[in-house]
Amino acid sequence: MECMTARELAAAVAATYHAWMQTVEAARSTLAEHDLTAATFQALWLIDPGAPPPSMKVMAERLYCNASNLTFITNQLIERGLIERTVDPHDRRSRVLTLTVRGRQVREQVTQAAMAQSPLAMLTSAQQQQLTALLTSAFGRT
Amino acid sequence: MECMTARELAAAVAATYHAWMQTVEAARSTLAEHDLTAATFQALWLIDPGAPPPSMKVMAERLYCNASNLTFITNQLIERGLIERTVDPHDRRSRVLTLTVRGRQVREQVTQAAMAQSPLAMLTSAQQQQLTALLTSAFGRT
DNA sequence: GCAGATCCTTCAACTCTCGAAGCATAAGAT
DNA sequence: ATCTTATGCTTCGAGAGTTGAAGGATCTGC
Repeated sequence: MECMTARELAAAVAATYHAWMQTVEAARSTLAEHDLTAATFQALWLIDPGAPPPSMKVMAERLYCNASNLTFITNQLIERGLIERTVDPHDRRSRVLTLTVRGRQVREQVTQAAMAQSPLAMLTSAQQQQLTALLTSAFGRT
Repeated sequence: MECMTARELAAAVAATYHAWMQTVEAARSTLAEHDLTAATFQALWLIDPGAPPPSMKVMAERLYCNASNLTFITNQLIERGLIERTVDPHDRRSRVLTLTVRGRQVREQVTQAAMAQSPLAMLTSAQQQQLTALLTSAFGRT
């Protein structure tokens, strides 16, 4: 019993690992074309152009990294002209990240390509929904 | 239509990303206790003690990294006394990685703990199986 | 045997990540 | 108001991880 449960969990974790790694792997050439690394792309990806611009703190949580690391990645994206960092008027300690026009374009292009190349694109729409439902039922975030 | 499909794929990829990252995040303190980093742990994890010892090449594929990177990680695990690198008698170019006794113990302990702390452990056994089935239907590897 | 392929290692450069220290601002206590 | 504490971010220095190019050893097919 215990043993069976553990085995199924192990398989699920392994499958999740491979799915994510293959998604990253498949995106590699596309990222390189746009002068993005995995780290900078993930940050770009996690800024939703249709939502209020996230603070550094929020972005660090989304990227599962610490504040100083995010400062580093943010600087890269700013140097490439893809995002801007502005002071949040509601809390002047906080910096808010907004996509530039070019940032929006690049983000759109690269995420589209990356998604299409992911192994998860092989699933039907219904399967994708099922997958999302399963995974989100396991944790808190979006 | 196109748009809906894309949105569902995006949600599935995002969910997979968060599931994996939270699994890694949750394991952090356990890894630190055993003097393992994420990289060394993943290598340890991906050596199945019940299977013939994998070559460097196979391990590099499992870890989605290149050969020289794997040499680096392998050296770390050897220094810690967790694995051994021996010449494959069938092909003397090839090196094969075997767990030491202590390596087997540490691997068992740490993977158990890491699995248990993963958000995927919240799912029922049936859900875990369903998840594994969905993901493995999307790609080639185990 | 020879030519080319394969497996691994070394090396140097680079990217990424972290923790400690510090600055500026905000929020709460007195 | 002022003082204290907490929060958000940055800087810095160190270390971990990753890469590609070059090279050595071994295998494979001709």
